[in-house]
Amino acid sequence: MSATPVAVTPSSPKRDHLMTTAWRLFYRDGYRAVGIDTLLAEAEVAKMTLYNHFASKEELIVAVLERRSAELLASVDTAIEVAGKNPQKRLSSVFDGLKHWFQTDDFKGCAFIRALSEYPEPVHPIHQSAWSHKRQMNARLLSIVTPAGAKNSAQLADTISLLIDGAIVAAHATGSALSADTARSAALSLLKSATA
Amino acid sequence: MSATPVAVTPSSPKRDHLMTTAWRLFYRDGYRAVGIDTLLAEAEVAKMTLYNHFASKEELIVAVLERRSAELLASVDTAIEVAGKNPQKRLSSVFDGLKHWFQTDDFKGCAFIRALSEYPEPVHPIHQSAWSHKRQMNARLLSIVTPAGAKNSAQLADTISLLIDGAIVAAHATGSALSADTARSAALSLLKSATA
DNA sequence: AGTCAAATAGACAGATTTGTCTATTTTGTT
DNA sequence: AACAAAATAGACAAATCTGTCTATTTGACT
Repeated sequence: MSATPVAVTPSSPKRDHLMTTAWRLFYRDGYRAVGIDTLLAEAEVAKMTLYNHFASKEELIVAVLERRSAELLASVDTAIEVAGKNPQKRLSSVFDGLKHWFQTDDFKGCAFIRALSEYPEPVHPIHQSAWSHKRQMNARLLSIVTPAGAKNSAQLADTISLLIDGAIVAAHATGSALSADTARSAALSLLKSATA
Repeated sequence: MSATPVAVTPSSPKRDHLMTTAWRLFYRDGYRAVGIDTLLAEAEVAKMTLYNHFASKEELIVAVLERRSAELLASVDTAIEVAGKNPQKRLSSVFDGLKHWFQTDDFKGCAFIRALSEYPEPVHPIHQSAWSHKRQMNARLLSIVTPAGAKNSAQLADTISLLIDGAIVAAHATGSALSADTARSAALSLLKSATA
């Protein structure tokens, strides 16, 4: 047996720092809007350091999205677990997290929806990476509603996914966090109908 | 009394043609991704013609979005009217239109959500123009569910808006039109609950 | 101290960005 | 045919874009 399995991408302080800064700027202003030079100036990192760690800007964006996805999924997993075993409470905790997020100062919508939007071609790696996150989020919802005994649980999870994405877009557009409550009410109502 | 009231923006063949080409390219590739020169080459129009009709690229984008919004709202109004007076049928017709749209070859999601995504700052004119469309669409939904006697009809219309936007994003990401049916089922189910 | 990899500054390429300006030609209307 | 408005080509500015290359310096480990 070998030692701990190798990480896919070797971790490095500079690489991490670049990704952190890149995330901040991309999320704040947009992927195409932020140029490499701006990022490098903000991160105080040399250009060759970036291109030694990432083959291209595109690859950097994908890396940033995947890290963000992992963080987000972990945070949702934790919230669900903390909420206990009751399916309604578990589901509601997802919308609690959503609402809290909407109220943060630097909230600018969903980085993945915005990535889909800026790279609209479905075959594009960034597009695919973004959707991959949404599919994984859907899996979490399914793991909530299936044990609740909901009939057609897959469709219910899909519906809740629609509500969540719609709520994020609405919150971004309006600056209001109310859409989280709207989506929560609908989700709980649909769950109730599906378990009746 | 004067003759017919003046149009806010004088109609012109060149202006129209520019907007048509701009719409096609912006929707296909993205607002930031399409440069002025690309647009002019595709439209076979001189640069000064563009800048005689529009003060800036930003103004052109807003004009394109507003025209598209007017077209879309008119098409929804027609669909609702054709569907008759029954609220369920009216609501369902909206999702028929959605599904049909998802199946078109050049479908690339919602131009307005994508505009919100590319111009994430809420004070930005493009951002505001995009959200203005969503509010007007919400008004149509409200005009469907209110006469149905739904309690809390405003919240119901909001919820259906969330479902629609979520469905558009999902259809764009997956290339599947199934999200239209998922959203329709949920919308009808919620309408039923609200009128029980 | 010596070695080797990593990070640095900075020039450079070549293309592209939005927008302005001029001088000419086309078009539509009396 | 004469006039005026609209559209044209094309140069130009000044900035920005991603990515490459070189030569030098830094930092860590033995």
